[in-house]
Amino acid sequence: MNAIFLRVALDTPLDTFFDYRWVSSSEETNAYEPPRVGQLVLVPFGRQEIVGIIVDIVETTTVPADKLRDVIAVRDALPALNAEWLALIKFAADYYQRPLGEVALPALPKNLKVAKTVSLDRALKKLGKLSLSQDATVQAAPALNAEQQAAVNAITQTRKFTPYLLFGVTGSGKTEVYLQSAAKILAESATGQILILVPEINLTPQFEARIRDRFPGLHLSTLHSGMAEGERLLHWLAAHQGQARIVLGTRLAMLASMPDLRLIIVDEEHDPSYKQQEGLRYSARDLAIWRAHQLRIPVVLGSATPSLESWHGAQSRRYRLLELHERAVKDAVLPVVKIVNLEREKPSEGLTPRLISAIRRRLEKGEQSLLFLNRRGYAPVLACDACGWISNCTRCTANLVLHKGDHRLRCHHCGLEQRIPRSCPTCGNIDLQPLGRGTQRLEETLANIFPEARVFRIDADSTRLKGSAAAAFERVHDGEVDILIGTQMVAKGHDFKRLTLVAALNPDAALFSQDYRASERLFAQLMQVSGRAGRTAQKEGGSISEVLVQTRYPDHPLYHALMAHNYQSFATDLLQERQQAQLPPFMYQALLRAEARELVTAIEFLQQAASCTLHTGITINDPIPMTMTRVANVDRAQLLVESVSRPALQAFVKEWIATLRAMKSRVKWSVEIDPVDI
DNA sequence: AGCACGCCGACT
DNA sequence: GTCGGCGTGCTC
Repeated sequence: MNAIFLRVALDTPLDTFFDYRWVSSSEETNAYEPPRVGQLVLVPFGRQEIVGIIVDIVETTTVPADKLRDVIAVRDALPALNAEWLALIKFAADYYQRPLGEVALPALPKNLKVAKTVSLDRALKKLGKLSLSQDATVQAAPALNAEQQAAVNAITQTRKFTPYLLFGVTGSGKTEVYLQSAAKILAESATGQILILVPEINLTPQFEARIRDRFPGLHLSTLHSGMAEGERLLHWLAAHQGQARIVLGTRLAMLASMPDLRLIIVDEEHDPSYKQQEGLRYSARDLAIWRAHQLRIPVVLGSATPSLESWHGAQSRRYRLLELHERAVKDAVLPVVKIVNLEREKPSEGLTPRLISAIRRRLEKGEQSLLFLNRRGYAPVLACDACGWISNCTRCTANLVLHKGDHRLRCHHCGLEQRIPRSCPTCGNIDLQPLGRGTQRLEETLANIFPEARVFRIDADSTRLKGSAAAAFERVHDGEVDILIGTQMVAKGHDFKRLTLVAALNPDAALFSQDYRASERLFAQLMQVSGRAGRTAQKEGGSISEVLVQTRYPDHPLYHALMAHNYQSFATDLLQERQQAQLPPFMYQALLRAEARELVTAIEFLQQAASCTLHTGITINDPIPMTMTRVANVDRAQLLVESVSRPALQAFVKEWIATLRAMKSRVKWSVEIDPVDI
């Protein structure tokens, strides 16, 4: 009988591993294979039984014998997670300053982390027959233009770590570059795998269809948060066992186990949804770069409006820039962007006469219009003219949004709901006014102006039910819609064939936002929503695609760059500003957040945190309340620390976290590395 | 984080 | 009299 100890990472905030005793069967030595690093184990933990991952196997332990407990079961039917995957997890844990177990275990499907193995057994059985050797034949790949071909050549000729920034407007054929690069790499080895990341669940079905058409003989796994657990396990397992040759997913797919990964593609790399905004706040795009580096493989970041981080990377030659200038569709032209001056052309219900007549022209020709308004609900607030009362949330620093359809006032931050009051709660005035405009109100307005038109709205409210978003987009594609109203949901990916007019109703707010990233995001968003139109040239006698931007600031440089379709000059200017202001990507940041019942408690904690250390090369700013101070009756404040040196910041934060832990404050706090929402 | 133990308020 | 509020202590 020989006992060994398994060092196990568990999903707990305790930054330590836990040792367990493992006893091999003494009689039949062959009966059990000894456990290996990377295998999952079921262990007792306090009064619970939980699944952890073996990170080391040791012969001695310093844990006192009376505390040591036995492993319950090793999940030996599941192939161990390999060293590369563990290294990726370790990197992410170190970089984002979290315990390894808190990174590793949430990256695994839930069904692997339960006491019973029924779903694992079922999934293993189901995948058992699926062969690794698959038919990598490509179906009907279109010819590439010279720039696309050059990009494919560059990407597929590298046999080492090379980050590429694939920069090309919508319609320039980035997807074709991805697919043909993938085809080449898949053809070269019988087991190679490709990982493709897209920003949103909504985009997976159409991408998926395209991949399946192109590679009918290859197994494709998709991974995103909208999947049922059983299905998720199946897809994850196919990737983990190397059976899935292509994995398509949202940011969480970045942490999938793929034993023979050869190429990583991050589509629309600038998209904010690559940054997780809760729990482990990782950037899937940044992890893609690290993973590619570790595996010595190429990684492609694609965008028409790259993030300033990536653009800077290309400018400084850390990334190789691949440009696609032409639109890949023959004779396709870029839409004409026009600025509508709201000071001169007075809008009624948010619509200028010029916009209304532009919509009317589309209706007459049987073409589609898209109105972009990034604000759901009927009106952002309900107000009383008589006494000045406005509908605010009792639990948040926010207004209750008027939702007319179900007669409710709703807080978009904490979910608080109430009936629309018949009269003002403070003065009794019955004439309450909705202030401002949301997509519902716009829908109502348009239905009034164009009673004959089929007006359709796509936003988080209209697509709440599972699968209804896909159905909604289907209706638009099928031409069952004349005027489409949408929030940012409609800006991404979808290519509407009969769409020749895109209008941004009121994008100005982002121009003067406190958040220095707001204008970068606005530009990308407007570029992207513009890209929904004009993908085919002058659609058989139709109008030239037109983009109308209603604004109070017609001379703003952002709109000028948009009119000129000139991302580069815009990015160059912004980068210069960032450099002068010493902001990212020229500065590295970490954010300490604190929340408490009372704001002062949070601020005091942060002040204490700020004063407990002093470091050269690190700037510790003053604690400030968050822009939205109160959410769900919790007050939040934050403290920004900065450094021009990433390693210096990393070292500082590591030490700082240890100090903060030792403070044993009852304030809830967390540290975020590379925050994007400040 | 869970989960339990542990001592003080309004209620089937 | 109990159900339950969340304080604090522990998890190999």
